Amino acid sequence: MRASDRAYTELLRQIQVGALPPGTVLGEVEQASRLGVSRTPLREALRRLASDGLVVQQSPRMTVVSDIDVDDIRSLFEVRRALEETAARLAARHGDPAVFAALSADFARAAPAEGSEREDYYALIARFDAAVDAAAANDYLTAALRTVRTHLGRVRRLARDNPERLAASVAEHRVIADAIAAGDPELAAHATHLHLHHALTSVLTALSADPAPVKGTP
Amino acid sequence: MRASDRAYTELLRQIQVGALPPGTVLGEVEQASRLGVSRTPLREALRRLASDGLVVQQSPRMTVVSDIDVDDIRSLFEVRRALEETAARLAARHGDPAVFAALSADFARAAPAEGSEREDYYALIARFDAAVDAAAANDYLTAALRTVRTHLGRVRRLARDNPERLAASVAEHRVIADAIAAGDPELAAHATHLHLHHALTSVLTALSADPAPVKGTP
DNA sequence: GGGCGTAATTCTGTATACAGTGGAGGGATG
DNA sequence: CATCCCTCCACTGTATACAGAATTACGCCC
Repeated sequence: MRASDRAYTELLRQIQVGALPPGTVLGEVEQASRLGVSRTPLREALRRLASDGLVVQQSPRMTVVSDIDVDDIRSLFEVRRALEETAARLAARHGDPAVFAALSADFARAAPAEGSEREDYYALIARFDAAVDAAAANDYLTAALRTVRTHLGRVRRLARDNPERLAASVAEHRVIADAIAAGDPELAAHATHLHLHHALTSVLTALSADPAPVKGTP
Repeated sequence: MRASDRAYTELLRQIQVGALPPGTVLGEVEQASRLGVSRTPLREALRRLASDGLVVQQSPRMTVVSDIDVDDIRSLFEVRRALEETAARLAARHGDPAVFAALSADFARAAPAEGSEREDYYALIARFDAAVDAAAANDYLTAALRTVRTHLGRVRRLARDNPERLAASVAEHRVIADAIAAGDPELAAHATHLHLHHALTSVLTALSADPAPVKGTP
C-alpha cells in the first residue's frame, strides 16, 4: 500500500472518529512525522481530504479540519436525499429483484439491539448501499454518494444511534429493499425519503439532547 | 498562482477542449516538461483530475484521460437532474426574488443567435448557476454540482448547440428564473426537469447525427 | 521460428534539499 | 506604556535525487 494512501486512510479515520476534532491545524511537517511518512505523500493525502471537504485551507498556510454543525448536517441530508432517491429509483428500474429480496431477508433477520451486533448491522447497511450503487449502475452517482457517505461517517459519530432508532432503521431499509425488489421506483424513492427524514430527525434530536461537543474549552 | 494550479487548470482546459482526447496517456515526466512545471505539482494536478473523474489510473503506471460515451452522458444527466432540481427548490425557498427577476430580465434580453453572443450567453448561464448556488446556500450541493459541471464542459464540446437549441434554452432558463423569483419550489424544480430533458435530448440527437468522434483511427 | 527467461530501461513513489513568503516576536521610539 | 518596524524563524511550494517495480526488448534455448 502506498504511503499516501496510508496517510489518507489514517487521517480520514482520525477525523471521522474525532481524534482530530474540527479546527485542528494540520501542519505538513507535524503530521508527516506523526504518521511516519514524508511530506510529499502527506500533501497528497491532505489534498484528497480537501477535495472531499473534510479539511479546508483557511489560508495558504493553515489547513484545518473542517467544522460540521447542525446546519451542515441539514445541508448534507438535502444532498443525500436527492442522490439516494435517484439511486433508489434507478435500482428499482434496473436492479436484480433476487438480490434485493435476499437483502430484505437479511434485514428481517437483523436484530441490532445487542451491542455486539451493531457493527454487523452497519456492515449490512454498507452491503445494501453497495448493492444499490451496483444496481443503479451510474458512476457519477456513486462518486457523489461516496463523498456524502464520507461526511456521514462523522455525523454518525456525533449522534450515536440508540437501539430504538436502529430497530426502526432496520424496518425502513427493509421497506426500501422490498420496493426495489418489486421494481417500483416511486415507492423505493418515497421509502428512501421517509428513511432519511427519520434518520435526520433522530440525529437532530440526539444533538439537541447532548450539548454540542465543544473542542478546545478547558 | 501556484504551479500545481496552473497545471490543473491547463490540463482541465485541454481535456475539455479535446486537445487531450479520451484514452490519452498522461505520463508524469512528459506532461511536466510539456507544461513547464516539475513532477511534484503535476502529480497534484493529476490527482485532482482523478478526483474529478476526468482521468483514471488504469494501472499504477497508466493514467489516461477518461472516456465519455452516450451512456455516460445519460448517467451524468441523471445526477445533474437530481442535484439541480434540489438546488432550484432551495433557491425558490431561500433566494432573493429581486436577483432572479433581474436574471429573468437578462435572459429576456439575451439573443444568442449571433455567433459572437454565444460566449456572452454561456457567461450569463454561469452567472445564473452561481446565483442558484448562492441562493441554495448548501456547500455540499455546490461541490457536487461543480463536479457535474466540470464533466458537462466536455459534453458541451462534443455536441455543439445549434442556434435553435440556444434560443429554447434561453426561454427555459427564463421560466426557471421566474419560478425561483416567484418563490415556487415545485414549479422551479419541474421547469428545471424540463430544461434538462430538452438539453439531454438535444445532446443525444446531435451525437447521433454526427458520427461518434473517434480518437485514434488513421 | 517461437517461446521463455533475464536484463535493462523507464516510470512511478518517496524523500530531501532549497527558495520564498508570511507571520510572530522583540526591540526601539514616540 | 503602547505602537510600529525590523528581523528572524518556520512553514509551504517546488525541484530534484534516489529507490523500487514493471514492462519491454533481446537473446538463448527448445
